[in-house]
Amino acid sequence: MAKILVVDDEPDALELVSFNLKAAGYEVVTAADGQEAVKKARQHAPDLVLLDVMLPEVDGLEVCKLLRRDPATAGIPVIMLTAKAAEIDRVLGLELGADDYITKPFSPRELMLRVKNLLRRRQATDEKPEQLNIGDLFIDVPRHLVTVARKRVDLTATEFKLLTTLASRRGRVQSREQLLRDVWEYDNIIDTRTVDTHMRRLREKLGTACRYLDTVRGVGYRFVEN
Amino acid sequence: MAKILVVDDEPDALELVSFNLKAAGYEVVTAADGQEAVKKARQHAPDLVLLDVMLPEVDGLEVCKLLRRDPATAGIPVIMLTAKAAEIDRVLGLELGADDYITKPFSPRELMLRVKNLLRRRQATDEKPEQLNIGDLFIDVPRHLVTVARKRVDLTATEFKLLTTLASRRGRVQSREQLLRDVWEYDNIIDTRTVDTHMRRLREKLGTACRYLDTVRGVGYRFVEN
DNA sequence: GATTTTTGTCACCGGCTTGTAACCCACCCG
DNA sequence: CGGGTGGGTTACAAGCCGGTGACAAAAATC
Repeated sequence: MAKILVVDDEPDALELVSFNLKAAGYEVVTAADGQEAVKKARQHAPDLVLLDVMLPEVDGLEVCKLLRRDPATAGIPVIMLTAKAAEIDRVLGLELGADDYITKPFSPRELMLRVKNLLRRRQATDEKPEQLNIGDLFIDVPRHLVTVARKRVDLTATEFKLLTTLASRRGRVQSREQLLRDVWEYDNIIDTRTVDTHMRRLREKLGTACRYLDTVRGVGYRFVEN
Repeated sequence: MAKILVVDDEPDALELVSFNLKAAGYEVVTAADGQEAVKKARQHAPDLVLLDVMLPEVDGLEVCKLLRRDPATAGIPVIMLTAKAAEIDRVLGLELGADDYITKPFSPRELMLRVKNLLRRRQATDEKPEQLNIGDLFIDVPRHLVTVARKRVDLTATEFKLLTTLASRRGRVQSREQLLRDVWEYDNIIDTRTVDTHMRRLREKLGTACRYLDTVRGVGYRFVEN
């Protein structure tokens, strides 16, 4: 599970947050002041930092700036914990680059939601694989290239997008409406049966690899799980 | 618009809050004590609960716990109304799981702000459980997958929806009419006996897991509580 | 501007899904 | 005990759904 660095100078707050995070299965690293925070961020390379704004000496805003400056920690998402609503604007300013904030006092439920959200968001954005490899099917998105058993397959733009859309959501059934939205983009007035035709062409071109494409009757289409 | 359950034993307070919420376009359901609150929360499935801490017999904290315990209401955000600042910590504790609190006396403006905030936040992160796990029965909604004792079970679209509808309301009896509305969607002119046939098919396919499906004679069907 | 490719729509067909009716059994009532 | 109600079970026909081939419009290519 994800590793989270929690920074707060109040032991009670630190304890409360740590406890909740650990209960949810996260690995937790703590720091009580700004210098320690920066050091531990480098050391442990956490997936997320929860950062109190009010810290002795080097304050949270400064820590955030320092984290952004170092290439090793620049990519780590930061959630700021702040008591004053007025600080929010500065916190979220581009210069500082925090990803989210929570005003104190906050509920553990809320905290957990934000943490989960940000982690998922991050995962979704930077884990967009450029290449997909499923059995003898190989897809290279930027090159617009598909091969089955090392033999190249020529797909049209729509077919390619349909395939990658399904493949990137492997296992999950996609309704025709959803595919129309995502592949054809913004609600076209297109017959849902059109999807069928394209699936047919796709399957035909994929040859043996068409076994990866499931039809779920009454629901939609699905790329097989594994 | 969103539906809000307001719980307070003082008629004046109840009236004041209701009036403001209604004026803002929310649908309001009220309850005057803890037991009624829990009952109405189940019945009406509100989008938010405004819960006074001080209640006769079953108090607000207890109600909150009860709401969290029932899967049907566990996801509903709760705002606690409290007179004592000292209670705040407990209210927001993980055990209780309230999402926000307002100390009495509060201004209508403040109330509306909190409500709006919480609803928007929830909407953004809205997530109903994608997977249900009951004993050896496993249901994955986006994958449209059901397994019993790790063995895959093929269900048709209607059977799948019937099962998930029942399973997501575990313990509560669903009348045939209700199932027709929720599974078959908007009031079809369909014989209620049709539900029976589908239940039969579902049970047959589920094999041993059909023990989770109860018939409540004269009322309807129910997914067993635990 | 002609040709080729791509793309959306339609009609047809086979088969699975599904709604209904009929029958029967179990339980509840007097 | 016997009638009645409610639900389980079976059978079946209608209809819906998805695969398929054909085709024309649209777009791209030359």
